[in-house]
Amino acid sequence: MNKTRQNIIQKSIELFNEQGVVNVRIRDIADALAISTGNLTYHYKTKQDLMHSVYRYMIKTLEEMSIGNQLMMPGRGALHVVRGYLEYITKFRFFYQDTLEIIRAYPELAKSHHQQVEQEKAIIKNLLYRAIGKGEIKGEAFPGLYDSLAHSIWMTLHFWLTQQAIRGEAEDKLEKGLLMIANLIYPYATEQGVGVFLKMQGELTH
Amino acid sequence: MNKTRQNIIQKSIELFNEQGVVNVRIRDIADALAISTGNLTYHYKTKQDLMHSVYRYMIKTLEEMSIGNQLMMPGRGALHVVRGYLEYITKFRFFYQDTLEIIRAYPELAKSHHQQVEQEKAIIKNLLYRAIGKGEIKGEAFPGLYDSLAHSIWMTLHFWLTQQAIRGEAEDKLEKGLLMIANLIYPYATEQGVGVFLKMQGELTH
DNA sequence: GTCTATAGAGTGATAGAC
DNA sequence: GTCTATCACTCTATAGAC
Repeated sequence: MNKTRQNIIQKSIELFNEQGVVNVRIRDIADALAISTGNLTYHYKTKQDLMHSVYRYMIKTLEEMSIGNQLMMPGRGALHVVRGYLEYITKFRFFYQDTLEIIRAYPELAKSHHQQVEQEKAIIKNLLYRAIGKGEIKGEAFPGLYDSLAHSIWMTLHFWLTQQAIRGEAEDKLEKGLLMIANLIYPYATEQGVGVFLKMQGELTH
Repeated sequence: MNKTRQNIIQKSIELFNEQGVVNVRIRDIADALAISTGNLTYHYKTKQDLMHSVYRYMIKTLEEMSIGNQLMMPGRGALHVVRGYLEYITKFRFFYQDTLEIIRAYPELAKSHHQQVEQEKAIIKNLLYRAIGKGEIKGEAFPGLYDSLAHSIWMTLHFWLTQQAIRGEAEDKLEKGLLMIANLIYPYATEQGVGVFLKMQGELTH
């Protein structure tokens, strides 16, 4: 991938994040890069082509974060993984804020994103079961409860920035998102786990 | 408000729900009603005018539901209020699915919606405190916990249909939303409250 | 109030020179 | 690879007849 193509992808993400995907025209991206629209459409024949490349870049970035590997790292807690996700979502917030709009306009991305979501939920469930194993949270009180909890955590992550934007809140409160997720888990903490939780809460509220 | 204006509002909501606000053109609404676009723009000079009227209708409908009054009704549980909200959201799902898009395109609606959101959250907190009073859930373990819980419940309500659409799930699972909210509250249930919860869960899973 | 016809503004995509 | 110029299309909004 040459320099121009890279620049286009980067600038697209930047503008998408600022203005939303539909409000960014091919011409805006070209102008921001001080190139012509003819040049841009030489590299990406259609806006759909561009979107697909942006999406691929997004997935590649996630893979490089290799959540899975962090998961296996001893000594790094679940909080660290969750924080990584929130940072990722912030970096590609255009996608999380406009997901529906995007998959309506580019339906080919929908299927790919469905898989993405299921993976994310699986990782969260994994983290929960590991926390049970480590004695940080209690066993599942009845079947489906931790499925439901994982779903709630996933929703909180996915819609965190969206709800901020809807409520007209500033976009700099990553810690509040973490705290909310911590609070979802808190009631399931064992006595040992409560200690971990309170320490975490102390860190988050300062 | 005459018949034509009413028809336009109703059909707009119908089409918005099906296709998303930006994908519905003035012409589509006129065609669906078998009237001319000239006629439609005679009644609503701009699309913005139309949106504002649709929004007013939406708020009016919510007021008529008078959540507040149901709240005061003895014998009708919180579950009933939550179900009412989910039904309302389903009826105006275009707004909940495209909230950001809408308030970006029609910024005057943003402020009104901010107030709306704060009211919703206040109602939820109220329900939680009433549940404490009735001995159904425990007292707040530390300050801010039930604020956080109320926020989680609000997010679940607001984004329920959005996450269904994103995940490519069918739109007929109102009970799953209720169950998820019930599960958010479950760990705070008192021994008395657990009974209520299990009964509710039984109803929801059949 | 309702219609037809069309102006006018915006935007994605293309053609052809350099 | 990059540019300028422009086509072709979509959609909102308006004008004027009935």
